[in-house]
Amino acid sequence: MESAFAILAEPSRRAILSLLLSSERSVGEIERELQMSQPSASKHLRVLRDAGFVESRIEAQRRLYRLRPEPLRELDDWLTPFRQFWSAHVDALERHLDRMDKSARTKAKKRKRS
Amino acid sequence: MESAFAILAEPSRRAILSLLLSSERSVGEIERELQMSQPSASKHLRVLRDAGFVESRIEAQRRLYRLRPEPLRELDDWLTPFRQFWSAHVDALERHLDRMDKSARTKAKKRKRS
DNA sequence: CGGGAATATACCTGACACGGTATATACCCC
DNA sequence: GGGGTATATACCGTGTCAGGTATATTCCCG
Repeated sequence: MESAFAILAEPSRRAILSLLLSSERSVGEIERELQMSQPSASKHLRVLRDAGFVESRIEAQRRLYRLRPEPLRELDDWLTPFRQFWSAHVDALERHLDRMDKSARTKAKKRKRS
Repeated sequence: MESAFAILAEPSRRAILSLLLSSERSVGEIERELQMSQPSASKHLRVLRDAGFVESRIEAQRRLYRLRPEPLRELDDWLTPFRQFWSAHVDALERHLDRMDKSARTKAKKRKRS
C-alpha cells in the first residue's frame, strides 16, 4: 500500500479528499456526508494520514482533518512526461485530420481537448 | 477494476506505461525490459487495453502496444481542483516563511514549485 | 467521578487481484 | 503441413484489503 496510486484506488478515499477540498472536517462530518460507517471513515483517514494526504488537529473530542498537498504533487509529477506525450498526440491527430474529409473531422473534434 | 487509479495501483502497469512513452513495444520486449513473465506481461497489457491506456496493432506474430492518452487525461482532470489547492498552500507557506529566519527559508524553497 | 459523545482499533470474514504453471491459439517460414 | 515462435488464456494458490461488529480509548461536562 505504498504508492499514492494504491491509496487513491479506493473510491471512498478519493471522495474524502474531494470533500476536504472545501474545508477541514471532523470524522463524524465525513461519515455523514459520505454515508459510510464510523470505523470505515476512521480507517480510511488513517491510511490517508499515514500516506501524507491529510493531517489532523484536535479540537475537544473531535479530530479535524485537512488536506496536505505533497502526495498529490507527486502524482502530478508522475504524470508530467505523459502530458508532453498527449499534447503531441493531439497535435498529430490534428494534422492527420487536416487530410481527412469533413464529416470525420467533425466527429473526431468532439474528443479534442478544450 | 474500473477507475484509472485502480489500474495504476499496480507498479508493473505504471512501468509498462513509462516504457511505452519512448516507443511502442511488443509483449516480448516489455517482458524482457521489465523482467516479468510472459503471462504477466500479457495480463497487465490486457488490463491496460481494456481500460484504454494502450492499444495494439498486429505485425506478423507480434503485437505492438502503444500508449493512448485519454485515460491519463482523465487522471489529470481529477487532479485539477487539487492543483489550485496546493498552489494556494505554497503561497501561504511562502508568506509564512517571509516571517522566518533565512536558514529555514532556504531549506523550504527546495520543495517549492518551479 | 460518572456518563456520554467522538474517534480509534481488534478481530473476523469475504472478495479479489496478482503471480505462477500449464495449455491454447495464432502466425510465420521452410 | 509441421515445427517453432509469439501471445493469450485457464486455472489454482495465496496474500491483501475493505467492510462489519464489537470494543477500547480519550475527552468533555455536569
